Amino acid sequence: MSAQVVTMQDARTGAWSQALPAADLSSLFARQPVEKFAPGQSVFWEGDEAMHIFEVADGMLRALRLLSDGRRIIVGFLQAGDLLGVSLKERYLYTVEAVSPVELRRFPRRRFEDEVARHSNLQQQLFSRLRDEMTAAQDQAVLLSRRSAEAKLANFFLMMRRNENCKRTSVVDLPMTRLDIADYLGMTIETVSRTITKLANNGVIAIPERRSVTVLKMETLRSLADGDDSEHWLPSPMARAQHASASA
Amino acid sequence: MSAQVVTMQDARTGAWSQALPAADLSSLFARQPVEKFAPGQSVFWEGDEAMHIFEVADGMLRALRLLSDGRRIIVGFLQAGDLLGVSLKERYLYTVEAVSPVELRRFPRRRFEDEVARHSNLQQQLFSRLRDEMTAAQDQAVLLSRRSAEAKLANFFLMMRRNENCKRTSVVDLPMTRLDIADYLGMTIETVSRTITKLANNGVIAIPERRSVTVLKMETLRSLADGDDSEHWLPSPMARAQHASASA
DNA sequence: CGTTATGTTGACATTAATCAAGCACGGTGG
DNA sequence: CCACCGTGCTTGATTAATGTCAACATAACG
Repeated sequence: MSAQVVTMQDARTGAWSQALPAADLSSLFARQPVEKFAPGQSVFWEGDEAMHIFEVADGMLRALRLLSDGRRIIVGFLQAGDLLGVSLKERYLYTVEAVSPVELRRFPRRRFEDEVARHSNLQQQLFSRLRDEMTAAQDQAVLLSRRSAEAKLANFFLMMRRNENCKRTSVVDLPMTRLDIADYLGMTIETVSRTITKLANNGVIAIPERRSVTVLKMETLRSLADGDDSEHWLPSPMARAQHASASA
Repeated sequence: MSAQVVTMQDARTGAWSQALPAADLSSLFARQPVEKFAPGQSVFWEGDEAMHIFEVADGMLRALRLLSDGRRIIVGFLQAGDLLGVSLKERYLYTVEAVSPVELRRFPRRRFEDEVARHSNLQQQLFSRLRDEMTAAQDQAVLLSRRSAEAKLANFFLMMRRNENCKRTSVVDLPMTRLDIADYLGMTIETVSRTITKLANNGVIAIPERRSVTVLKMETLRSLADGDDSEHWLPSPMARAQHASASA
């Protein structure tokens, strides 16, 4: 619980007293009130002045960018434990919207930066988060690079499974719509639908509900995802344990 | 080696002694010997233990990842002023090879981290670099997302032009091969070649040499790149300038 | 020079986008 | 409770774009 209390003084830099929990980044958010967002609701918009950092307490969100021709590109999905807005530079780089009902905690950006600057352990964690976000962005680029629809979706399922709280179940939750998946993988909803159907027909997966799939043949799925970036995660299982969960 | 803390005043006047002053990131590298790499030569490999951080003094490099099916994905091109290895986590995330003749300066990673931890201004700069790398990775994802070959190449030329030191010239240098471009844009060399030819036939560009193009109709090129992420790049030239000088 | 990398062009095959129709589920109101 | 409707999803037919295979051209290099 909140054993230690941070007394926040004047907004001037270096004004507050000791009393720093700061065991980790999450503790900064722990005392902030929870805000709720309904599916479809926006947390902030691309180009907005970045006033706050958010921590996802529950639910799933999508981060997206709109192109001038109206197309929508989803650059990531965010889940409990992820931070929103760490990669900002004055303005948010993307719009964030709730996919499922979401609970967030908000922290003022300036205070966040002050706290981080003050505590080297927080810095370490923030760097680590940024690096994770970086690799996630790069992994998406790899995923989008000239791969078949089948390979993309196989990859996507494996990715979503990794995000499940580290459990080994073969059920993959998909709170997002087919359109979200399509805009994330750079294809159309029709192709997403057809490919999922095909995987189901081949017995690789089953589709008990619309918003979830069950992996029946994990090894087949892995081989379909072939040329996967998963080999980058294998050598460092310890790196992941340091964080609550994977980033966007 | 223990770094000595130097007052900012001294550092900014440029009148520092032998002790590493660390006014900005580049100054860490300034006293390191220059290492040369011939085209095609590797600086380090994906998965290597990350022992050093590098600063590019001259030339162009490509950062790439190899997929298990043998395909090659170029995740970025690096030029003078860029850092190599900042986004590492114990091991390098990608292989880096020289495209043109390259000059680098090397700095031990441990000492680099010590220095950064010691100086908050260096931290700021490092965060800024990471964020830039982040947005670049995300921009690549946007670029790869379901865009026509024409749009991808138009974007690529604009991107490469931005990197040129003086951006008013319409000549775009392309030190890399067509295969490099193809592996960066997620298409085949044939399509790259055909599309470039098409742009030349339409009078949008001219191809005086194999490794450079001249933009004849800038506005047409921009509109072809339409739905572009260019609006996100606009602040970028300033970000580069910020790195050069640590002034806020 | 002759040999090899690199780049261009052509013919053809294949994938995924587009256009179009219909289905399934959930919510709403009668 | 059921008819209705809208949204999200699936499926089919067709087309356009790009990948593939192959031949050739040009530049680079010893």
